[in-house]
Amino acid sequence: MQAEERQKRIEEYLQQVEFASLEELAEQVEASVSTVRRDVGLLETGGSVRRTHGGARLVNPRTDEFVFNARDTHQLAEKEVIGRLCADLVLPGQTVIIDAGTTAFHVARYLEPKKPQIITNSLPVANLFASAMMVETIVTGGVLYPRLGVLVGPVAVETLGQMHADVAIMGAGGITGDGVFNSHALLIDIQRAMMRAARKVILCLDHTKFGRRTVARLCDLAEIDVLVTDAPVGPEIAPALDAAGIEVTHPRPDPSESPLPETR
Amino acid sequence: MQAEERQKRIEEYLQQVEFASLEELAEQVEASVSTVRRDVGLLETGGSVRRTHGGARLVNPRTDEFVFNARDTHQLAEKEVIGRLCADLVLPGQTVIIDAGTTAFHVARYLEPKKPQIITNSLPVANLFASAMMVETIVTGGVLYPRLGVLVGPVAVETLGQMHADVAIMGAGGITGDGVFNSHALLIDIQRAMMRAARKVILCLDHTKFGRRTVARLCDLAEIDVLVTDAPVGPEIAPALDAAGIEVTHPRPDPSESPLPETR
DNA sequence: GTAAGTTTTGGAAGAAATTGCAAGATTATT
DNA sequence: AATAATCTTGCAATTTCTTCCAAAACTTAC
Repeated sequence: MQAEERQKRIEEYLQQVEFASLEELAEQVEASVSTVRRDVGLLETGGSVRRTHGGARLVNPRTDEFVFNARDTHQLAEKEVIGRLCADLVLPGQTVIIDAGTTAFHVARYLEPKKPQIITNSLPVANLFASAMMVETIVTGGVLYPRLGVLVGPVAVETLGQMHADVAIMGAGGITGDGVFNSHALLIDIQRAMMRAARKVILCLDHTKFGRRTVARLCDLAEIDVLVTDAPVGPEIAPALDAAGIEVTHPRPDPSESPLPETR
Repeated sequence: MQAEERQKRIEEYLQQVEFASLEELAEQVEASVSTVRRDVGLLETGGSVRRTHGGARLVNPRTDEFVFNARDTHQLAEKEVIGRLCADLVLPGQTVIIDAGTTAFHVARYLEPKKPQIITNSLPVANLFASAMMVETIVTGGVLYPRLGVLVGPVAVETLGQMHADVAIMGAGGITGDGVFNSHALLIDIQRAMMRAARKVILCLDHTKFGRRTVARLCDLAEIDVLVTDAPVGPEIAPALDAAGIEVTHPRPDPSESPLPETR
């Protein structure tokens, strides 16, 4: 392979992973570590890449990761668990509506192998699938709500009104015996449209949301088909869930940590 | 085979693969490595190809205007210049339609101080404004085209049909006296809808697009109001632009910078 | 049609560059 | 401080480049 081609491939690979060890790069471009080291040195002179001990890193790391990552850190582990669990409920090739919000986002991360058709109003979710060739993604239009990366407004609701899906994967701010709640009133219309458009509604909530009631009421418990969560539900809402006929899914309390495939 | 035909075939082959070893080229054109080496040397004088150790590379690799390779775009410096220049043409508070594509993206980067209202079908552009509180961003719905991060399809066209804007900032794959061209046929409908929805159409093109014609024809020159570019237009299209009444904007040639910025 | 002159082509020998490796120096980790 | 990993430097092997030359192809003149 030509030196310039090799260098370009190194740069391209780094744009995907942001950081890589020399050994990793050497394997990628099928050259020795020495050669890669020299190449990275040249690229560094060019300014696009910076050398580090044992590897190289992109100077301008991709900025496309999302704002809400800060908020994302809350209950991260729980949301990962919920994400895996909920993705298991989706059958290959199904049409899936994905709500905005961090919990639904983590479900989306595990959805790619199912080759689903995605409908979403969440920019982060759309970004997730922007490079996935096997997933058809439909984005609702709408006004972009700053910080959250959610598309809102009548256009979004209208677009969803024309869609039909197998499953809607929803997040929420809280749940009590009286219903499901969300903290952003202006998302309510859209979430209701999502639930109307789907045959089956899956609500994903971590255990901290149990018994919590926030400003805006989203829907009755009866409209939820499945609740996916990370811990067994407490006695304060379990009867209400039962009465509403909601199927509850949570990881079996196995102390030996079921060894599911890791994040990437 | 004629020498000229051989050189043309070498160039065409490089258009496809971007890099090739001399041996590879020799096999392609059925000539000896020595001859190919000489040919590549001549092509290098012509400027379209550059010699490398052991091979050759295309100087202007198929600059697919719409593929976002994360951060790195071809003619980055030129596009930054165009971005600044074009953003100056937007008045504070105007409603601006922004095309997908890398050039329009760079315009968007300079638009935030104008506190505009943005309408776009480009995910990268939407991401850009996702955290900007002072910019109202409307995203058209549509099917997400992988790799390009563009929303396409009837939903996108329909949404744009209901919008009205002061300015449309468009990119394209090429321009000749016969009109404006784009490399992706499926974007044409949307771009036309954008141009219909806007009172004023600004086309942003770097100089490498002059005289270039790609698969799909977007529109007549007459439909363009302003052309923003990075270098004076050559005599091959200047008369046509004049005849179409297009106002051309480019940075005034700074005499302190006679040597053109190098390839990268 | 042939002969002389010019250009182009393919190849060879020495020069130059690239590559991969190893030994000693440097940096990170425990 | 000790150990492991990585970096620098120098070097040999390989590949590629330059330059030159002879053969082939093409032009031009007769």
